[in-house]
Amino acid sequence: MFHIDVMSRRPVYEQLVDEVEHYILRGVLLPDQQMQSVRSLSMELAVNPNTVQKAYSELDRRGIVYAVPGRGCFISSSARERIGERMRQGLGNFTEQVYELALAGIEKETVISCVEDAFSRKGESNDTGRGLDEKI
Amino acid sequence: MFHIDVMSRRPVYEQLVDEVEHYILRGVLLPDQQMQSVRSLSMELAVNPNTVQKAYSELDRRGIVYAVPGRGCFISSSARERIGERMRQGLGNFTEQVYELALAGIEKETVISCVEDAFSRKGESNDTGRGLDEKI
DNA sequence: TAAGTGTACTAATGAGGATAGTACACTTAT
DNA sequence: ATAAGTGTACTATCCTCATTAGTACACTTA
Repeated sequence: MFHIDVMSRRPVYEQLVDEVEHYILRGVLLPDQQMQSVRSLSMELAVNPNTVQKAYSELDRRGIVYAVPGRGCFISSSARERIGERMRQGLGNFTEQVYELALAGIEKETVISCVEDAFSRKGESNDTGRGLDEKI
Repeated sequence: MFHIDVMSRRPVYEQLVDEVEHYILRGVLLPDQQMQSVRSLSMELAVNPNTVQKAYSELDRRGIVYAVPGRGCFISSSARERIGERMRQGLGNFTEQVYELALAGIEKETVISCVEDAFSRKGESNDTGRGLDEKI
């Protein structure tokens, strides 16, 4: 399920954190759903249990999963909100990034169309990712 | 002049590459302008000459500077274009990033206003960064 | 009772960034 | 011609940090 590149310069445990958030945003991992155990996921990814544990504890620290000793690790009900909060805090960097695009001569219309594409893709998607407070 | 954080997990030579591009985009480093020598910059940054050399050769490989053995290292006349090309190639990742913002519940208007802010900052700036083919 | 869970350690390994030092060919100013 | 400064190349070493390996404990569930 998760796509990890052990050859990447990016640490495996960070890649795993991103992957989990990725699937949460796309509605593949749902609130209160149990995740694979540390040991089984480490087997599946051909990676050391400590590496998976490091990713899980980071996700727990972020409030994206909650770990119950003896039972397992579960997706937090507010996982999507937590991810959203984190991204809102990163909007400053995002703006800075767009500023660099502007300075480099990328046209404003080009950037806008990227945004349009992204949000239209969201509209087309048939995932479980609803707007947090829409009627089910 | 350059701002380097030796404690960062990001390699110093990569930070230096980014810094040079940063100042080129902002018109501080101008085409055909001579850069500091490898040895003097390594002194100024309190860093090993090999580290600066690594950054310079990467910038040379990208066509952003050109190195003349025995004379020095100079900003390429097409530096800004080269940076722009590189950023255009990264627009796919940019769109993907915006898609994640969308999935996380960030409103489209919020993202758009970030773009507006960035491009208005460009308009307000009084740097030498003109549009590449505007009349001087 | 047994298997499975998260969690916490310590020790060892390995890759890659950074340092230290030297050397060579070139250009420029004196 | 000389000296100083330039980019470039090379080897050896150090050090940080991600990763592995192995063990152990407390807990839950069938």
